[in-house]
Amino acid sequence: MVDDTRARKAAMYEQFARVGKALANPARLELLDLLAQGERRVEELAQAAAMKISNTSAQLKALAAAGLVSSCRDGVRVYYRLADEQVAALVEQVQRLAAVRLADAERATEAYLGDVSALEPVDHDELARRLDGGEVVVLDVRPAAEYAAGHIPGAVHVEHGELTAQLAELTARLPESADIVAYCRGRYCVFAPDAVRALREHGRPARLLDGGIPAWRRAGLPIATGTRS
Amino acid sequence: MVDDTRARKAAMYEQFARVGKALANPARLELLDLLAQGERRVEELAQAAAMKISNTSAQLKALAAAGLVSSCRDGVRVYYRLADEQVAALVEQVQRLAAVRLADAERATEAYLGDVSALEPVDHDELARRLDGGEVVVLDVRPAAEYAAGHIPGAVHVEHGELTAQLAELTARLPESADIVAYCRGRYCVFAPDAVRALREHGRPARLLDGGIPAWRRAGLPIATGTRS
DNA sequence: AGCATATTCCAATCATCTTTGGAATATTGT
DNA sequence: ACAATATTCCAAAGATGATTGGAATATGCT
Repeated sequence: MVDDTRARKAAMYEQFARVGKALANPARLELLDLLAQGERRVEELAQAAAMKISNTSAQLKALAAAGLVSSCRDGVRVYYRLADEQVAALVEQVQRLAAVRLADAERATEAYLGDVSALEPVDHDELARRLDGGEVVVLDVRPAAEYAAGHIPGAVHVEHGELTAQLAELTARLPESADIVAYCRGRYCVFAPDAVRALREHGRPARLLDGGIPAWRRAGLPIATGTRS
Repeated sequence: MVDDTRARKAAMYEQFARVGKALANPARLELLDLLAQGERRVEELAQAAAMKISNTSAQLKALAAAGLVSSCRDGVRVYYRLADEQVAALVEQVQRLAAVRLADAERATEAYLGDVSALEPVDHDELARRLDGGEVVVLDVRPAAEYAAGHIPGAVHVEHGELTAQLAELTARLPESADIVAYCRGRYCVFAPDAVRALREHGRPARLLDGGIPAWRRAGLPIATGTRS
């Protein structure tokens, strides 16, 4: 009887640990970050995360077994997506806790992203308010597919990789008086920090959207889809 | 240069995964649940989780290395505690996601806790409101040490294990008109569900506090400490 | 100093996870 | 039916993690 309860308790925690195990691997965390931008095919994910396809498939299978992602087939292609928007929140909490509690993690994020606080992160609420005013241009520097899957309404899209090439054209296109706020995949993505620095070097005042699109989305702010800005 | 960025990204995700790895084991999740009640010694934790002491120590060490718990020595004893209240929230999110997304997990919680919805869970806000009115008695059925470390002000304390023995005395002591709301360690603890069922069988209307003390605490509601109710 | 107690360390075993290249499978279009 | 393509499956190897009993360490008490 007592053993029975204990066995049931153990079985329950065993189940909980299935989700924990899914989060216990850097490659899987990166895949989850990518999927937070929208659904993607195995091959795309493999390329974006610089992983072998067979490994990507195996990790996605593990994530699916833990209930964190789901997939659907479209012909020969298989699209994966987060099973639930809570998953993105969970991953972000893991990341944030690591960054706050582990000195090495904080160092690693700083080494990858640089000093983000110097880029004067703008709160999503503040940006939403200023967007109505019209004195701000929002810049989305993620890959095209991610922009299409969901972006801030009115955001100008330039891919991170092409920013340098298009800097002159872009800054000419944007009204000189407008401040620029750039965003990307989220708090631990380099694209927007890079972009803000590039714009500033080019003499344009620019700031970072704090938390990227996930924070915006989670706050229930509007999202536009499709390739037209 | 590109390799450099990639290496830094990998290093960052490696760091994030340290937290994930800490959550990847049922024993550690159980320890975190216990520590969410307040600080505890290694031996106590080992007993409460039915683990060997050496293993408990090893798992606590792993949790500390992931920044999830901290310890402080008091003479020969070492007390462990959660490093941060966010840790409890993270663990609960893992559990909830498992319970929602994994059929086996849902089954396992049901097997351990029984049908909780039949116990008419009371929202913490609702309880707080009704507490002011005074027409409700709150019952804490956790171990004495956990009650002492923090309980709902005015809660009557009876240990889970002694509930059956003290049922008659207890129900006699409580005003007959008052509803009873029982709580324990949280959403995945059996103590309060057991207690509610026992009280109902004894003819007393009783309900469950939804989310137990962690939800109460996280809502910023008042907490009392010490052994006096 | 010597003893008792709580915790940690250690070594060893067993189990599980990661990653890879290549084969197998499923689907579409010809 | 066949070829082309995207994905999954598989086997194997190396790496990492879990758990244990017992030894070692640290602290307090007499």
